[in-house]
Amino acid sequence: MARPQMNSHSRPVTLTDVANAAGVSQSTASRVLNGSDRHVKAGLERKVLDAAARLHYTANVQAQAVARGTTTTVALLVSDIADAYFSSMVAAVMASAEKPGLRVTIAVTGRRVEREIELVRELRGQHARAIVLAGSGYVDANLSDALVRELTMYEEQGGRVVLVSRKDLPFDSVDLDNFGGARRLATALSRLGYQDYHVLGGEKALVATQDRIEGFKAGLADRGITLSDANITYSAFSWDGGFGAVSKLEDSVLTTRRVIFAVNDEMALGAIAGLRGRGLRVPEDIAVAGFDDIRTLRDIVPGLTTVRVPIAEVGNEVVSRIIGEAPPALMIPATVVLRDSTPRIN
Amino acid sequence: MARPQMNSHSRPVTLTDVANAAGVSQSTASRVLNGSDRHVKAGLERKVLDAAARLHYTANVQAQAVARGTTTTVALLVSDIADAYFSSMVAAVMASAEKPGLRVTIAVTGRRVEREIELVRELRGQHARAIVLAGSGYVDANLSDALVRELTMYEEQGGRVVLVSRKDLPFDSVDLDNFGGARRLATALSRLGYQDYHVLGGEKALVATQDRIEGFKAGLADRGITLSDANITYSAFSWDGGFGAVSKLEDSVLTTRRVIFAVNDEMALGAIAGLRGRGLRVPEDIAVAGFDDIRTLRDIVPGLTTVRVPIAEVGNEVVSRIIGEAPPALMIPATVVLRDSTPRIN
DNA sequence: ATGAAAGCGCTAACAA
DNA sequence: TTGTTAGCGCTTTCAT
Repeated sequence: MARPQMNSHSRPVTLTDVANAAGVSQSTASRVLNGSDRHVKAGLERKVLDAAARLHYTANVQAQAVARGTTTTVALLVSDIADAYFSSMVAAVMASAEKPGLRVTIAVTGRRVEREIELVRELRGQHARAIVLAGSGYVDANLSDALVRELTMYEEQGGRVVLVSRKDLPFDSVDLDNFGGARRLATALSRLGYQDYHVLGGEKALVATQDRIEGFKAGLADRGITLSDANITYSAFSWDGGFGAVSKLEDSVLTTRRVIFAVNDEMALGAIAGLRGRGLRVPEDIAVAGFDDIRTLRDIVPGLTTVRVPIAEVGNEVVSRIIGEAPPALMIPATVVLRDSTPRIN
Repeated sequence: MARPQMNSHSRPVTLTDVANAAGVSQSTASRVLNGSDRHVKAGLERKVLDAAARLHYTANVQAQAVARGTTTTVALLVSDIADAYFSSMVAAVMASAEKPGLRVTIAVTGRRVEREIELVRELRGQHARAIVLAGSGYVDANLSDALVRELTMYEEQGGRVVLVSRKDLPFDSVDLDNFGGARRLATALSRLGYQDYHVLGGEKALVATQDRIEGFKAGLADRGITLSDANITYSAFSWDGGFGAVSKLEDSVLTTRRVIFAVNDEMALGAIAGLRGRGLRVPEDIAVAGFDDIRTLRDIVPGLTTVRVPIAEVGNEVVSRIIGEAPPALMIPATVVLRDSTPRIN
């Protein structure tokens, strides 16, 4: 279908227009339309409301922001929006943000710290009410420092910073129990009879990777099992990473290991695809477990054993940390979910 | 980790601060920092740049927007961000928008037209450079009218409107060949030997649903097969919709039909889960096909037959319609992808 | 090439 | 209660 007749552009209706049309001052119009300490008499109020409706007035949010000096926008920085974990995180935060009237805008970092820094600078200029950093989280000291500097300046300007699943930076955070979850997973797998493990880590510098691996090791240690570094391989924290890692594994590894723990579900799914590509059956030939319990898993056969992170709760906690007061750091528990990808073998 | 010492808030650094520090006028500072028709001598330029760096200046985007009267923001309206189809669409549009320096903000409509209207109003006040409506698209005339009115006003203000996969409204659009894709799918299935079909539609009022069903019917008709209305059921355009629809199907339907076509992949996946819940095997007992070729499918066994929509291309086309001139309407082809969920049976 | 000054749309003292 | 008057931070004529 073609577009409608292209009228020459008309100037947007402003508050002044409404005020004039209603025969009142701009301030009065402002008070009834947007203001909070409204003490406008019913008669004028009606006039203003009518005029606004008649002219189809909408407030210019940018101008309001400039005048007020504050925004209602919270920025959510994620690594990759097409990733199931992050997209449901976005959904969760957006849902929780609706009640208190917060607008959330998404920015994608592509897992690059420099991009994160760049974005924070930009958002500082945007006077965003809060910046939520989800994902990434690198242990690289240099880059972290620059990021911390930028975030600190932002906070000094009155912005609020909330970290999700990364306690590497000195700001309020909503943490997932990466260590504990992985630890309990290891214990559970061991109880199912598994002895020989291989771990697929994400980028080595990623905090989540480290915590999950450490937790997993600890859980195995509890059961008297030692995980040697030779049985840990690192690749990208993504489907492709998992796929690639498995594809590169020696045959000898695949034949001696009985179960693979990938530090997140996306990697686990990639790994499964890679294993199948090599002619291995899951779980008959080799078992697989992941972490996160992303929504995609409901469609996977066999069901993937994983560690569930209550993402909706994360959304709530993030928002409550933005608006009101909430303890600066919170740890959200993660629970093991055993499914068919790791059957009992003893 | 606790937060850093909570310094009392400091006023953000403004352009005036930079100008003063550099000993130049605000206009000069503006010219070197943001302006375009820059004719500033190297000496002063250096001073300004230095001052800006030293003070960590970042432009206040809102103020710029107010002063300029335009934004660089494009708003993308999707039904549900946690949905794989929409989240990859978001990723695609964001990727394409980066080059021309467009910022994209996401808004979720929850598949409610009233919400769409509300959002468009809001965005009109935001002076967004463009509004992209992806998803939804209802054939309800009343609501559509209100939406069209709002969008038209927005366009008259100089905003750009781009529709994705819905030619129901009189604006520029990037269309997917829903009809043709479904038609070719029907033909392909028929060639594989299928005779008895059941179709799972999304909300009846959804344009995509209608086109895909019509196309599918047409494809069957080409092969001399008639699809009766009794063999079409409607439910939500989502996983839950597909699951629920299949769960409610009579046993008799399930035993006489040999293949189910769900109008999108999410529904198809939900349907498969529902079928399995009823003890049916896919594809041995009943075959299933979807539409979209969402990323999730790479992890599904058996592979789901579907119609692929080149989503990255959609992103490019949307953006080129926003920035430059491009034909007002474009139809992006969709291609049938046959996989194991619909094996040959003749 | 640079600066002064007006203005973008709105809010928020401050008077009245 | 309402209107007047400054700003908010930035861009952009218009002089110089």
